[in-house]
Amino acid sequence: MARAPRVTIQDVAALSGLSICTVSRALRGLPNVSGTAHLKVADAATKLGYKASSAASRLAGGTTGSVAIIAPTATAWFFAQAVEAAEEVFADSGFDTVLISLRNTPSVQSRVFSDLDALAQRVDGVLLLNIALTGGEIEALASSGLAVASVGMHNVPWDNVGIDNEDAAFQATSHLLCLGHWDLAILSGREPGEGSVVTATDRLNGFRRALAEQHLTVDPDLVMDAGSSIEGGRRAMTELIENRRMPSAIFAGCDETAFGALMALRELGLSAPKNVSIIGIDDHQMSWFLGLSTMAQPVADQGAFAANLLIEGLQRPGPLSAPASHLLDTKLIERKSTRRKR
Amino acid sequence: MARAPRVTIQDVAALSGLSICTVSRALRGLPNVSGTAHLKVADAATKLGYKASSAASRLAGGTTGSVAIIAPTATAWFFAQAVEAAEEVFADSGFDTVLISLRNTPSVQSRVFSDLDALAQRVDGVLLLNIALTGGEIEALASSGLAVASVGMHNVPWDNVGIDNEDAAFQATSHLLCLGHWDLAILSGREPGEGSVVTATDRLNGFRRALAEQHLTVDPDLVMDAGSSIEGGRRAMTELIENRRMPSAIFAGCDETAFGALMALRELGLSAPKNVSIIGIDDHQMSWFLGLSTMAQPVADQGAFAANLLIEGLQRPGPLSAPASHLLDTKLIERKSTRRKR
DNA sequence: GCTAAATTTGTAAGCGCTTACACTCTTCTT
DNA sequence: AAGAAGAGTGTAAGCGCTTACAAATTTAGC
Repeated sequence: MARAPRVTIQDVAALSGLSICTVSRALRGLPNVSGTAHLKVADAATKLGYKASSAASRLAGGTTGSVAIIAPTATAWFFAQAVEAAEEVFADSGFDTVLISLRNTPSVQSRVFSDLDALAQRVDGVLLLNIALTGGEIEALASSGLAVASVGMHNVPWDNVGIDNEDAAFQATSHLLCLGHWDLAILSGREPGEGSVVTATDRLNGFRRALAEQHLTVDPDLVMDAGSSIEGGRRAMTELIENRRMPSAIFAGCDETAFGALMALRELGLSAPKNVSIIGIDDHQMSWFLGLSTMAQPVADQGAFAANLLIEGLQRPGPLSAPASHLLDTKLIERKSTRRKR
Repeated sequence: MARAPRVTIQDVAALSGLSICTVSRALRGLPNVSGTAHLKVADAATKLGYKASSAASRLAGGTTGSVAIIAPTATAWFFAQAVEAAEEVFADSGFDTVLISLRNTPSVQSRVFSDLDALAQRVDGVLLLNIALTGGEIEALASSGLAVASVGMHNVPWDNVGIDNEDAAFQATSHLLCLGHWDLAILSGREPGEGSVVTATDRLNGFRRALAEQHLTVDPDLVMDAGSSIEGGRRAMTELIENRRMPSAIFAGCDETAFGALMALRELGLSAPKNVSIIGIDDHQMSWFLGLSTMAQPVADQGAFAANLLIEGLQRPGPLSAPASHLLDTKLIERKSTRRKR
């Protein structure tokens, strides 16, 4: 019951027989600390289980030892995977991971990004997962003093890792085209009220380009905003069939959307590939089971990679070097939800 | 780039003509502040755009303003749902959420729980999700000074919310029994190398009790450790069919395990309910789609409820009141993966 | 060997806030 | 109408850390 009294830098100083100042420097690996002092401090610190108070450290001008992961939602498959992978990297580097879910709610997003100073008091860096930022938000972030890295973003002044979404969509669409389908629908983009997702635009562009290369035009009636959730896919698909028309094949912006679409089909007594061919992006764990053709992307790798970039940025002092964008490979996986048009 | 100099409580005090102490109290709605003072402070604060430094107030107040969520893994459906719901509650109460994933790895778990003092320095409370704790860990946690609440745990000296796992398993198994199946297998328990999951035991017990009530015995060959992942379910099901024998019906410890089992069936050219009936627990989003019968449980509610309990415990001063256990309802959902034995 | 320079260590002053405690005014008592 | 009780406010001492700057120590230079 007795609350363990906080172990302070004082305790470490006392145990090691040095001043708190020296301890502070030793712990942070600053120069001008003798080897013996360094050892004594390290010893005492581990013996006491000392970890600096992030509040005190930050207040005095230091770092907090934690980073934030900001995700549009924590429940979607992609984000859960990426978050877990990134958290592992952070934990192994001694950082605490603060999770911030935007809950697919624009108002939450603007609240978070309008108060970046407050965030900067609690974390040293931020890992952004597929957040569609306004110009103002990007600027605010860049000048917040926070280290930043991201997954799945574009034209941002910090390191990013992702896949070539435009190309992945192009490949997926081309697959449909190759199978003889030319009357294509796309289930992508954001749902009304949902925060926008940055990858959606790219995927739509890839879809358009694939069609354009075949001199086909995109029927606006077949472009559906479906978000990237099962529910969104289901809703969009139902709407498509009931109020627009059935295409020959469908490109779904992600596998979960495709799942929703498959559900909608089933509800209407239809199925893929019998009534329509369908392909997604992700290679979700369930996709094999459902026989969903898809463009596979490495999700955990993206999260871990970006997390490592963030940590590097945190450790590298001075102004940021030129931001780099790393693209990981995708791969077409043909399954039975797509087949040649007859 | 030039960061605006921080507006401090001093500035507000100066502008309002009051002392920083009064300002501090007024801003936090403490008693003993006159109406006029309150107004003057509020005025000055908005005029200056003052935002308290969380680092400073945390340091001075002795709290960290954050809570940790500890989950066996962040990727499983159940945990992703619960984490998101809890995070929302915490965020709305002004707490930062530190995510700690045990990655289904015992060594990570023991590392985390052996260093509770360090954890206590960084967060005010901990929300445990289905963690199987040793007696020592429970004790350490109880005397760490941390506020604690949990989801899906048993006999713990803090507030817990969950479902009646034994009963849910009993209901699910009874459903199978009612359909005339008497040769039942269970896919539950933990996979080798995985951290144990506390609910697994209860579910196994419920399964046993249901059989016992019908004077049936449990065939040890049909009790499989499957963990609670898709992969685990798949592996266990394959093992069951290939090296043991095919039962008449299967109770899967959770829906994801059931999905895995369904996959394994398909790989072998079999399917449910044709070759075997199968029921899970959860009512995962995909279960409807796959026609999986299941015992539905409210997941987000459990996370949110427990999060609220934790916050209450954080705010209620003094020693903890008697720990309460709250059980939420489950409901049988019959779908087509289960049918009457012929 | 003795001073100048470099290296290591300690002192003390905050960072911006909370909070005992002391102090001033108002209100009630009787 | 004098003293007790209470309300409102201010003073000052930290919270645990970083960081000039000063002090002490070692090393180098000639």
